Amino acid sequence: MPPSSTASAPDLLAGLNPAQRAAVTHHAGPLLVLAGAGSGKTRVVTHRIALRLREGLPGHHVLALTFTNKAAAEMRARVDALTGGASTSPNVGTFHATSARLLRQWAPRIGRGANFTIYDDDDQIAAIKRVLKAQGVGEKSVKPSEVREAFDRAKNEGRLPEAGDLPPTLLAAGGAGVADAYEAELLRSNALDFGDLILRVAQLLEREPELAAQLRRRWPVVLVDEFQDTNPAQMRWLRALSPPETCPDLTVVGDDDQAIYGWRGADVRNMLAFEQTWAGASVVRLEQNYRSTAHILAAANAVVAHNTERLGKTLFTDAGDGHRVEVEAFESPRDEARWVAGRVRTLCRDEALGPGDFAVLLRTASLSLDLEEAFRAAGVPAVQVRGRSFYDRAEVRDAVAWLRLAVNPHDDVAFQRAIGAPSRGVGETSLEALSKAAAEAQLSLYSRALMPPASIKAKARGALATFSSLLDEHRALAASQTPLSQVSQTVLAPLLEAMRAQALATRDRSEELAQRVENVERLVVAIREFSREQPDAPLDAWLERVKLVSDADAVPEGTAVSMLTVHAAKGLEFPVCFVIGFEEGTFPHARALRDGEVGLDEERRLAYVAMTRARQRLTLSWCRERRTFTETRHCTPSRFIGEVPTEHIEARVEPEPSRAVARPFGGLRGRSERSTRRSSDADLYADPVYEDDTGGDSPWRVGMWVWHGDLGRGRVVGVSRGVRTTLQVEFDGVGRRSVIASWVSPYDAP
DNA sequence: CACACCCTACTTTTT
DNA sequence: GTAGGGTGTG
Repeated sequence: MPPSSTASAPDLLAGLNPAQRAAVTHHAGPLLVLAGAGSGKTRVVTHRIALRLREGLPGHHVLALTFTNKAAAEMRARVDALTGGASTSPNVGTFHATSARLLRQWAPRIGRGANFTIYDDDDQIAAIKRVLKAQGVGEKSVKPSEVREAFDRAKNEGRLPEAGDLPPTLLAAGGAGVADAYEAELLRSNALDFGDLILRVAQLLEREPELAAQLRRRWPVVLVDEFQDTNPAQMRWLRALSPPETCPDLTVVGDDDQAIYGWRGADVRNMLAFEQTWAGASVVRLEQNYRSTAHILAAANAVVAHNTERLGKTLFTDAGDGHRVEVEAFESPRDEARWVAGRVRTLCRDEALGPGDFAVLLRTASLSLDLEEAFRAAGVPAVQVRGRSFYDRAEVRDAVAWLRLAVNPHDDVAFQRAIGAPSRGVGETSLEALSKAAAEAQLSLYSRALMPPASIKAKARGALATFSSLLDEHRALAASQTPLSQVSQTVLAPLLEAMRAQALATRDRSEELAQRVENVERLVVAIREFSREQPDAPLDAWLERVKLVSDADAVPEGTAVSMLTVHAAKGLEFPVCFVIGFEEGTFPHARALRDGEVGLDEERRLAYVAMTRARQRLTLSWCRERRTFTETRHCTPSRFIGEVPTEHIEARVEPEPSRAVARPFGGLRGRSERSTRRSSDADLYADPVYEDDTGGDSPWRVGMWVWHGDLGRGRVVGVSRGVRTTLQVEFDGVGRRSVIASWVSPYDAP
C-alpha cells in the first residue's frame, strides 16, 4: 500500500499498551508472545499482520495458523477491516485445513489422488472395525476406539503407527498386523485421517527440501495462534517451514496456562522450549487483562497458581473490583439448572442484560441435560453449542457417504455405509466376501465390485453392479459443470426417495422418520447455501469444510444463552458465566485424575480457562448429588473452589425462588475430603442456612402463577410438601394437574 | 437378507 | 436413557 493512503487508515498503534505495541512492531525474527487470557491477543496478531501489509508485504506471503475455523474467519475479517482490503488477503486457516490444501497439491507423492477423503474419528473407527474383521481379530479382544487412540497418538507424536503402538490385548490376540493393515486400508480408500493431514505435510517437507524451500518463499511470514496446543507433529511441520537456523519471521502466540489439549497430543513443552528451539527469539508478555473485573481475575489467577511448570505470568486489570465470585451449592443438578435459569431471568430483568450475554460452561457436554429442561420451563432461550451434532446423525452420515462417493468412489467407509442406505440386497455375507477379495487384490471395495468374486451370489452381484454404475453416474455429474445444489439433489435422490417411502409405509414412528427426511433435506439446503457463498467451489470443498468444522465454530451470535463445553468456549467471553458441576470427579474429571499430576494440572488449566471467560459476573456451582446412568454419586465440591481465596468469594446471594443453598466456601480450604463430606452431610439435616421443601420457606404459594415447559401457564391451587414438593396446578386449557415443583418456575402474572 | 426387538454398555474434552 | 450390537423371525 502506498504511504499516502496511510493517513486515512486507522493508526495501528493507537490505543495499544507498551507490551502490545512491542509485539506488533517487533522486527523480523522469532517472537513468542505470552498472552494471558483477555490480554488483547487477537488484536496484537491482527495489527501485526496489518502493519506488515501496510509496509508493503503482499498478504499472500503471510500464513496465519489458528486452532478453529471460527478463529480463522474472525482473524481474516479483522485484518481485512484494518487494511481496507487494499492488499491481497493473508492466508489464514487451521493447521488441518492448511495441511489438507497442501496435500491436495502434493497428493501423488503420498500415493493419493487430489480427491482424497478425510476420515474423521468415526470413519477411522469404521475402518478399524473392517481391519479387525479382515485380520480375524474379534472385536471383543479390543475396543476399536482404543486402537484409534493409539493410532492417533502415534501420528500426533510424528510417526506412522506400528505394532508396538497397539494395545497389549490386541497383540495378545494376534493383531500385530492391524497397524499396517489400517494404513493399507487408508491407501486403498484414497483417504487420510486427521493425524495424517499434519504428519504427511511434516514428512514431505523434511524429505523433499525443494518443497520446503518453495513453501518458505511463498510464506516468509508465519504466525501461530494458540501455540500452547500444538503437538509434536505440528512442531515438525513448523520447523520445516520456519527453520530455526534461518532466524525466520515466525510469531507464535499462546498462553501456557490455557493448554487444554494434552489429551489430543498437544505438548505445552513446545511453548516452554520455544526460546531454546528458536534461539534468539524475543519474548513479549501481555499481562494486562481487559476482560474481567478484579475479583474474577484474582480468583482465576489463584487457582492456576497451584500448578507448577509454568512460564509464570500474573494478570492484572485496571477495571474495578466488580462482583465477587459466587459459589452455590445444590442438592441436585435439577435444582442447579433451575437456579441458573431463574438467575438469568432475574439478571435480564434487573441489569439490562439479554440472554445472549450469558454462558453456562460445562466440563462435559452431557451436563447440559437438566439445563435444557430448566431453560425451557423458565421461558429463557438457550442453545447448546454443538457444531458437529447435526453431521453425526445416522441419516445425515448416510447422505454424506453418498456425496463422498461422488467425489471419491474408493472411500470404503462411505461405500460400506451407502450400500446399506437404503438396503439393496447386499448384506453382511456379500460385503464380507467382497471385503476379503478387495483386501487380497489391494483394491478398494468399489474397484473390486467391478469384478466381483465368485463367492458372491448372483443376486448380490447384480445389486453391486447397479450400485457401482449409480456411483459412476454421480461421479460424472460431480465432475461436470453442473451446479452443486443440483448435484447434491441428484445424488441424494435415491436415498431420499427410499426414506420418504419408508416414512409413508410406517404407521408408528412416522414422526421420527419424517424428521430424518427433513434432516437430509436440510443438508441439501446447506449445500445450496454453501454454493451461493462460493459459487465455483466443487463438492470436494464442501465435504472438506464439513469434515473440519468443530463445536467452537458454531457459537451463536446472539440472542440466546449459550451452553457449551469449556473446550468450545476457549477464546470467547461473556458478561456473565456460570460454571456448573464443580465437583470432585466431574471437574476435575475422574478420568483425568487417573492420570495423576499431569491430568490434574490440565484440569486446573481448564478451570482457569472457564473462569477467565467471564467479564462481570462469575458463578461456580456444585451439587451434593449427581446421578449417572447407573448410580447416584454423593459429591464433594471441587478442590478448585477451595483454591479460590475467601476474599474473592461472595458468601451469599439474595434468595431466589428455588431450592438454592447459598453458603460461604472459604472454610473448605485445606480441609480433608473426609471432613468436607461430613459437613455437607450435616447440612442436609441441621445447617440453618439450608432451605428445602420441608422447611417453611418454600416459594410456592396458592394463587401464584407458574410456567411448565410442557403444560404452559397455570395457577397453583395446592401445595403438598413431602420428600419433594408437589403442586396442584390449574393449567390454562389443560386443566388441573399434579406436578413436581422443580418442573415449574414462577411466572409473572399476566 | 432385512427387519424388529431385546440387551448391554456407556459419558471427558475434539482438529 | 439410548445407540449399537446380537438374536430371532419372516
